[in-house]
Amino acid sequence: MTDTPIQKPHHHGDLRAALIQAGIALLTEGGKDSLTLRKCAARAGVSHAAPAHHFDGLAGLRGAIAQEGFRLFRLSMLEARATAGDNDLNRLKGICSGYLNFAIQNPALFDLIFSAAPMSTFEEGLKQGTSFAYEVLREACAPFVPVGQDPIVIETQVWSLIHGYSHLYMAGRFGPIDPSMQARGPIDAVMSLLDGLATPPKA
Amino acid sequence: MTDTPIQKPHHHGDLRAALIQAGIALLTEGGKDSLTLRKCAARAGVSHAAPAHHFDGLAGLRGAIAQEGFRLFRLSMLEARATAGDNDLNRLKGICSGYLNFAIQNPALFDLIFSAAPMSTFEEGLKQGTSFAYEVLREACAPFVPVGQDPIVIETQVWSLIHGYSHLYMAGRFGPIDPSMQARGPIDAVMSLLDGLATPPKA
DNA sequence: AACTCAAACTTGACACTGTAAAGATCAGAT
DNA sequence: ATCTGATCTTTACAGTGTCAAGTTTGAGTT
Repeated sequence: MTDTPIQKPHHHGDLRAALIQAGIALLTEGGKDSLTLRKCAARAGVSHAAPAHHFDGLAGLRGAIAQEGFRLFRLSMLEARATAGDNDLNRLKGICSGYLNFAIQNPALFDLIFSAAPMSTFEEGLKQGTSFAYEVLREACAPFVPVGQDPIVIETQVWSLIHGYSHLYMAGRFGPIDPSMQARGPIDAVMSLLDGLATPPKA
Repeated sequence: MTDTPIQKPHHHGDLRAALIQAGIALLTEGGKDSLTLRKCAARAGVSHAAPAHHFDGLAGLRGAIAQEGFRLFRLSMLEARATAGDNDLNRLKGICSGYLNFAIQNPALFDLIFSAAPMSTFEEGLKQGTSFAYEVLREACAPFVPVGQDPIVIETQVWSLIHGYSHLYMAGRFGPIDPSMQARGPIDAVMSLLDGLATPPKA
């Protein structure tokens, strides 16, 4: 085999990263129940007990996957913002579009990052990743904060709205209520919701 | 043993109901990972393979628990509405309060009923239970539908808002962002959000 | 250059899980 | 009284997480 420029610490190369990638692939392919320590190990070409040396059990692996998931989640929002218009409302819509897109395209991963243990039990890296992702949404909300009001009000409104819509849409809960909601397209639907919510700043 | 007025079909009495209750108890006590076919069977005092005659595997039990969960969910909303004021806005607030209360008091069950397979794969009973619960929220939204507008718009706004808030709050995601959000009390916080959302009917 | 030794990984085992097959039990109908 | 089918048990098997040992590897030390 030709030498690889990347250093290979000991045996595998970078087993920790490989296991995280294997886990995300398993989630994408087979849903949340397909995420298994032994299957991740098999994909990475190591024995079933190898992951124990890199993560604190299955919960630890899920935490590490959640951290990477938040990174991808943030990227999804940033990408959508980049292709949106250059005014404040379009930027906010872009962020929310990226939020929803991520949920639709990665349902199991979306479920994982928002169903992990309460933040209080998170390790520091995961806490940072979460706040880092939320910061993107936070920024986009800033122009719509009425003067003298705590930004947390609008932020919580928008976050709850787009999160609830994404979660319910992902679970297919809007379908049986009103099939036309699905037909008209999820992006357009949530955008019309934002139109009513994100009113101009000066009251 | 003294005879019980309730008829006991064959051996157990009503194993199906007992297994569902055992499952809900397990969820409440130990979280989602504690829900196990074998543990449910043990609680009901039957062998580990007995549940297979009443549910289609673990997925079937989860579906049945979800159906019962939606019934309790609906009751939570109705109870909260009953103790609310008698005007339209207070009724809507009451419903949402019941929504959030249920999520806070039964996090694992809340997670289950909204994370089950997409509705399209639900059995008919579960579909009905879901729509039946949503109908409560739907009714409370009716007074706030602007004339000439499709009710689905307001319904989706309110549903997404209260669901997203409940889901994020339940997962403890508001804590690290702004601890004061927790301190001031979740009910008050979500109510102030509704004040801004539920504007009077006639535009 | 040989040694040391700790990290990375493997092997084997155990308890627990879901699921299937086959047998036992029992209530009610014939 | 017997039959029948639903209910439940027993047994077995593959897959899972986790622990306790042993083995390999490679980097640093002397």
